[in-house]
Amino acid sequence: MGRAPCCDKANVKRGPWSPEEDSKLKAYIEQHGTGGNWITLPQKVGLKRCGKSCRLRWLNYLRPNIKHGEFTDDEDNIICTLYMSIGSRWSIIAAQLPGRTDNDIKNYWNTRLKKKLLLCNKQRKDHRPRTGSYINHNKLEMMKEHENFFATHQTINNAYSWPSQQIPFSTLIAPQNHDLAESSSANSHNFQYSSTDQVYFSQDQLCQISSTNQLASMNLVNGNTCNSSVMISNGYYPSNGVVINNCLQEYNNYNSVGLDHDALNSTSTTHSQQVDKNVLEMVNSSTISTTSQDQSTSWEELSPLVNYPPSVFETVSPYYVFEEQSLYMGLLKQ
DNA sequence: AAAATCAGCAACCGCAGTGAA
DNA sequence: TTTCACTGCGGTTGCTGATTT
Repeated sequence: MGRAPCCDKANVKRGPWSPEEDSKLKAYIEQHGTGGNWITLPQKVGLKRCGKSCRLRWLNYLRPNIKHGEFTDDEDNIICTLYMSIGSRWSIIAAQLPGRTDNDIKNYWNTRLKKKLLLCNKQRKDHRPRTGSYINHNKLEMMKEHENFFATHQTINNAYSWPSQQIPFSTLIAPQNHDLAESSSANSHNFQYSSTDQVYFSQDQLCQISSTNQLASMNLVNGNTCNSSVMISNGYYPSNGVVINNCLQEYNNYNSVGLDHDALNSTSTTHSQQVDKNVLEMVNSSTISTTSQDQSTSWEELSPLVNYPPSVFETVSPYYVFEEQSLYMGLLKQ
């Protein structure tokens, strides 16, 4: 037996709202407020509409200061930055864009911004081997190494490691505010970091990913063991709240977006740094949702610019990981 | 000029979280 | 502690106008 319907479907009007309905609803709410009860609101207003429909109409269209029309480049950047970090949590993204609704942003992403990114990504791939103009020689070599490496490591049971490079391990991966702590086992670290941790690993030290079917664990190469075991491709999470899936993603995000922790911890920030700060705050304060694991767009397509999920991790070159933030941001302006 | 296809967007659906009873 | 009504959210649908064939 399914859930009881929120209203009598047979007796409510559906479809587009008429100007009369709009004005009725608007006038009522402006005068009386919603009363905290959307279900009974239509009766009070005198509308034959479902309460949910009224709520949606108000939030997405009628309420004051709603901004319609073209998105600015700044807004594009913010949406992309946030999407990279938190996925399709449109309400959180919308909260950073005054006047924009989650529905608006979702539609904009699905119909335009996503395509824009895919197109840019394709153009980059097309140009990459010939020009190499935007990356230095070392990076080209690194890319080649990575591609060779991944070309010869296609099975899921292989262990992987990144080439040696000092990186700060982004605290974005740690939604919970725990200190990096020694666990009861003398040799192991809990995979927990506080929002202020400046934890550095070399990439060699960082981790190897070993997978057995879907069960995976992250092991620090220096002998320490990450205590967290997760069902990677199904989006299960370790008990301490750290999403290993996101660890990988944020590891890559960090490198591709270039989050600057010194800047984040300083009092003066640029606009984009402020956005990053906001992302940190949001991620730190929000609960982990499984929905962010379940993107409608394949990660393979967007991964070079966004994240890649562990389920495809072994098949995706980390090539883009080492590109500059400015390149990514610049794409949006093309 | 008509039909087919595409793109954008408003609205709906159903699930999950929350809080009151 | 359990149940249930309500809200909020993300995914999906379907309508409409624009563009292409």
